[in-house]
Amino acid sequence: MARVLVDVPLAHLDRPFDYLVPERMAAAAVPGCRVRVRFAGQLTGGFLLDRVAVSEHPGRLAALERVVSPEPVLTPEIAALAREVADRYAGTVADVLRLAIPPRHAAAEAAARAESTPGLRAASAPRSAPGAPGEPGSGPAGGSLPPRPEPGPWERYPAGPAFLSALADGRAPRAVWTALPGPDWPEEIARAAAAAAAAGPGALIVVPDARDLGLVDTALGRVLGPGRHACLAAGLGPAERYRRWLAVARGDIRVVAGTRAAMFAPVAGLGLVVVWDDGDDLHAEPRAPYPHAREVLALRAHRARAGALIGGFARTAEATNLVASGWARALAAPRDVVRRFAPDVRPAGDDAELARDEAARSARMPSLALRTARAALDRGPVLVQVPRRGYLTAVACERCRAPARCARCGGALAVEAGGAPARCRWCGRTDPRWRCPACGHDRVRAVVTGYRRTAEELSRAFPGTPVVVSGGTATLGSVPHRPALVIATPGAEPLVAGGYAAAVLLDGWVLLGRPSLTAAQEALRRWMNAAALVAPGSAGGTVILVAEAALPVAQALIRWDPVTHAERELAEREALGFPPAVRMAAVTGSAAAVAGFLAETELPPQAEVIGTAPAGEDKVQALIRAPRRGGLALAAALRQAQAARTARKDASQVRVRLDPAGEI
DNA sequence: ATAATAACGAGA
DNA sequence: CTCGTTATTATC
Repeated sequence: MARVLVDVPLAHLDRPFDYLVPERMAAAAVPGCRVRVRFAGQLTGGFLLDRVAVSEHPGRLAALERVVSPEPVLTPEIAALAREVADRYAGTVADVLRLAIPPRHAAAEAAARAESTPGLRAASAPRSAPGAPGEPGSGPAGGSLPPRPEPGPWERYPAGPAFLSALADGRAPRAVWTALPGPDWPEEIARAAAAAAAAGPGALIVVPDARDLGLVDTALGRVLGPGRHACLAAGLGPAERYRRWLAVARGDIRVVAGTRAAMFAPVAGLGLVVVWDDGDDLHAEPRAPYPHAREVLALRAHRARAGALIGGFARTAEATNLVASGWARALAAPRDVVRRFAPDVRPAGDDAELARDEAARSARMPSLALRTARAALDRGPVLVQVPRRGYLTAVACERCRAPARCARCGGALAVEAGGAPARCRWCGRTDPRWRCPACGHDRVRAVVTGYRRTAEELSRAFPGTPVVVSGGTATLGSVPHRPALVIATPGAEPLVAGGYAAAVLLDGWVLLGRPSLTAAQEALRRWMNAAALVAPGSAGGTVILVAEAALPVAQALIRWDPVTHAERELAEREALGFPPAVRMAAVTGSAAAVAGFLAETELPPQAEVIGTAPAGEDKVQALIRAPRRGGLALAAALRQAQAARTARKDASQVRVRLDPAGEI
């Protein structure tokens, strides 16, 4: 007999089912393999969890229809992890496995079978049971492991070398890392992975996007040597994707880097997990049960007793909470070292000066920014960070089409999508009594602005300087180190060897004005990620921030102190009762469906429905709060309510998300 | 989807 | 009371 996880989306069927194993399938039906079974009359896919001698099921058992392949794609660690993630996020194991195990590619599997010779696989260390701590210096015999790496750039952090040697000794250190600005972070991640690999175990690195993955890939190749690591990324194509994933599942490759989906990669003998830039919302999986890479990797580090390295240039409240709870230690450089590597950050300056500068007005850029950029262009490229296309629309006089400007400081007025009153792009002020200075009309209309328009305006202000644009689908990976204006949206900033000579961060209020709990944290993260690409202040690197300088978030950038800002943020959320200080759940659906769902949910003690608010097209969202300790009980209650719904074939859609990032 | 089971109602 | 039909429910 065999226990099978059947791929059905129904919450009340989220458990294994027993099947008979026909004699002719006995050899192929190994734990972890894919099977086809008849389930409620239909042929469905599933994973064979394990073989059992007796069944609890009182009725008659059906037999397996087919063993799809004897390849054990569902390892015990991933099966247990999927259960844990499903419990954590009020989802089903089947949903998690859809995220965790890539679609089978028969040709890739056959090719991999021939390639992965028995001799090679025997030489790699046996898969240790989850939780088995590696003994110091233990590992596969044969001396094929890389030597313990030098700390290299980790020397810049007081605790850096100790962190690496703890990894190399298999002591599973956990750190929340505030990376120094500059280009060294991929090297630091690679050295941490190498240190873990020196102790025998594997390492798993998750980064937000393909650009960062490319950097980590290169660094891993340099530190580990060829053929010792694999990259798992979306957009590889089904065959290549499955081929690499299989090499990992078979234990042939033990150091894995990838984007979000790689958080479930079945790395053998996990000794280190790394999450880079954990505040990036790309780390949040948009498909049910909406797991977050930081949370999943923290769970895995805990399960496998592996080391953990979670960080970026900025610091999230969530990572800060990991430090506050004692789960991880802070890993950061002292102030004098930070000052050596950070660029000079200055606020854009006084309004009065801006209004007089005609060139600044035509470039829609404050005059200090303009002067800084002009001076810096002698030394190299200058980065201009502007909010995402479509985010912001400039406005003009409805009658005479003259561009609308702020009466106070002369900055261009603009509106966000959504119909809020126009605001100044420099000082963020609204002006309800605005009148066109040219014709006296008092109404404005939107004018289309995009990259091209911004690029044109900047070209005029910087005659003879090349202007390049990066954002959206047309993202540049890097630009050469020569004078140019580089206009980019947050997250799409091209890299440049030696760093930008300067950067201008425009439209700060747009990021800060977002109606989100995480607006300030997210603004700081985006600013720091751009500013980290600029040369150090000692080499003339300067960043001009166009935002209200008195705001704590602006001060955090100016002083390059993400930790204090994140600690303050966490304290505020504790006071307000928001994540990560508490566990939050969002229940979304039609008003009737959500009300019915809440009515039949037996919330655990201390959990409370905060309220229900409209959420888009005839939908509402209810928010439920519970103490962190009660998070699992809350998820279990919500899961049970979902199970009751699916059991009675309720057609209405209700979506349950735990800790919905950035949406509250 | 489908099969087992419960519920129901008409005719003996 | 029994048989045939229809709703319900569980899904190995």
